[in-house]
Amino acid sequence: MDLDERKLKILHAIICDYLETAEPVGSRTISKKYNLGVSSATIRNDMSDLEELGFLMQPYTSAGRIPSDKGYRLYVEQLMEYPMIDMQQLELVQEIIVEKIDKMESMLQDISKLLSMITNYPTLISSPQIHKTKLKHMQLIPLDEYSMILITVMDGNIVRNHILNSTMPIKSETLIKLSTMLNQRLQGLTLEEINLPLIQNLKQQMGIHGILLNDVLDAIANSIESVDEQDVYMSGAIHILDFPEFHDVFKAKNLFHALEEKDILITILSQNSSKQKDNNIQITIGQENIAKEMKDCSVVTTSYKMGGQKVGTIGILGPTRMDYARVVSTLSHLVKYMDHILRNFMDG
Amino acid sequence: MDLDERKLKILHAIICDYLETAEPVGSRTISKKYNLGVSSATIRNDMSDLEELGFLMQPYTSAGRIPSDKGYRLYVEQLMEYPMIDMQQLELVQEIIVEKIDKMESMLQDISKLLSMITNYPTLISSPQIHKTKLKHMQLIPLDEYSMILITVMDGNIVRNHILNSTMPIKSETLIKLSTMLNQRLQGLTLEEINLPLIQNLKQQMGIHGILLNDVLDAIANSIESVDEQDVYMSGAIHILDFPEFHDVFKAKNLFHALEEKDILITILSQNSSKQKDNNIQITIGQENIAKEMKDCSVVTTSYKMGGQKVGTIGILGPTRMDYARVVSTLSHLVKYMDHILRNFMDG
DNA sequence: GTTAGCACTCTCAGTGATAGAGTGCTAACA
DNA sequence: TGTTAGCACTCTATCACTGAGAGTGCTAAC
Repeated sequence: MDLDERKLKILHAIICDYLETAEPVGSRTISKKYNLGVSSATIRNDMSDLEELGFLMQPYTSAGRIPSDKGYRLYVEQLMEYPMIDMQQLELVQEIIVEKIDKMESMLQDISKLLSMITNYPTLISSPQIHKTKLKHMQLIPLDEYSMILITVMDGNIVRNHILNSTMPIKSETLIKLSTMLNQRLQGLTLEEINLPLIQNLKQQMGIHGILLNDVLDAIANSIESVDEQDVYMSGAIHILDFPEFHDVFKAKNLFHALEEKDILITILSQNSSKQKDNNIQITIGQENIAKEMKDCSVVTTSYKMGGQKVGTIGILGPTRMDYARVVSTLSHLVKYMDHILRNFMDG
Repeated sequence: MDLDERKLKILHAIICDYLETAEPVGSRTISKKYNLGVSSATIRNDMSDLEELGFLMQPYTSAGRIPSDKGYRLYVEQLMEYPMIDMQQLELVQEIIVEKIDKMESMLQDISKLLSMITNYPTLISSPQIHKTKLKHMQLIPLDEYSMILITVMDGNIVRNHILNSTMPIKSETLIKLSTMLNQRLQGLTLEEINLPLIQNLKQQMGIHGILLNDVLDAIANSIESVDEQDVYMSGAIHILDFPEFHDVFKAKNLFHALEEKDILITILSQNSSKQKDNNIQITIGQENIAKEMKDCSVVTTSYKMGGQKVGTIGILGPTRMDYARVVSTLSHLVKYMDHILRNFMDG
């Protein structure tokens, strides 16, 4: 018993129908709606085979069939055809990026909102991991005698600020000198390269000044670490309630809860499914998900770039019955487009 | 027909029971569970009167009664008794504030999360309106020849940064001078006071420099306006699904949708209900809400202070059947506590 | 290998029938 | 005059039952 051409066609038809209707698909439906040139009885036999091979499931005796995770896997790898998508909506990304170029968080939030609006699925975006980004500028601004703000500007104009406290009073001229010195020593280094030993080294070289500024330098070391903390932005959780598979309030609540937990979101975005599609897009289906709350869901993920380097991940989440083809199309177009605009802005 | 002592007691009992069970309350339930010393028949007569007066409603003939908006209004104003609340959970606020003192947004998000966790209701917090806050420090940091970052520090150490662009190349020494000048002129003024005419005036006084820095000064004027943009943080929308009154997926979706719209959230927080309780807490019940999506909900709001001035609003949202007493207690304790901690931190 | 036909299975929607909760009214009582 | 017991009435929710419909698997014929 093998997967001949016709069985594949039948599987494809069943999946297409199920994606639309969310109802188990029967042999007669296939023979009527999809012109396969064979009778429903033949389709029935093939469906029985496909079930035995694990590509289909039957919710109860004498119901139609629904695709299994394995069925979807075959579908996304061999069968699905990418539809044309409406680029007009996607082009709004340009506006978002231009408008929010100096507010990375807000930009990512808006992109994830747009994406969930276009796809009607919940969308996740992780903030740029910038430990491989170079330091562009550092500046200390005095607040009062004992506290100051450390401004950190990274390549790609990612700006962070931290409030630092010192146990000793510090003159503003000292801060200016320290700023200059920090820039001389650290500019052009990546966050990975700016570590504790380097800061300790700096302290020693400064001699008496280093001791006076002990607190400040420690605080700076701390701040640099926290610059790289990862955030995840999620939008469109509400769409969960649109899927018939989550009309059970208990199920919906479970998933909602998961989507409010940052750790789970990070797990979802960072897991690697066995195979990766050529266009840099990964699909994780149902039980393949690590997070237990996601076992009935699928995720389509891809990475986005800044300065030529992959810095973050975008994921679109849905029931296993999600419209993979359209989501993959939308996502890959979006990322190409984003890459294009961001490159113009950041490096130019 | 007036509201004598017994009628009030019966209303109180009905509301208490309904808050617990979410089921229409019958006369026998009241006479059995609450010891009013009269028979169910008497209660029945009084309930009929209370319905005629508009404090109760009957979902259908020969069902029990449920409170009307007017009934709840009477309850929150005269009848409810504040319970003791668990201060231990509230004390986590201190940790949040200490940890996030230099990241206002993150702090407010965490507080709203905590509050929704404690109360099991969705929670809103508006970001500080800082147009009445004084400017503490301004600094321009060069990024490259044509662009720079404007750092704005307000009283209470609220920090904002904006990326500005100029059409002409600008030397970094010029920026330092400009920073000094801006500080001399603007420090200590509130955002309200720093308006376009003032900036124009500045340009003129600077003569040839003013023309060169035309772009920059315009950009600064723009930025100052946008510093005051209001944000609202919302947490715990998921709790909606816990309320039996939103077990209807369509209703739940409607409310969810509303909670994702910033404009609606601002409306919810800024509306004024007719009466304000003495402890600075406002309650808006059902139809009293302006936003149409909220007509089946109630909101308990209060304001929080920074530097002795009211700068933002916190709101807790629930079905009209919400546990007003506990929510009011929790909220008023939280705000007192926050005020205490924030005062120590910001002004000290 | 394919197909028509048929018996069988299971769900779903509709239909009474029934129990139960609650009311309103009346008449009796303190 | 206010309170109460009793009773008829109303409305809902639940359960069992039924028939229609969708779909399957098997068999026998092509």
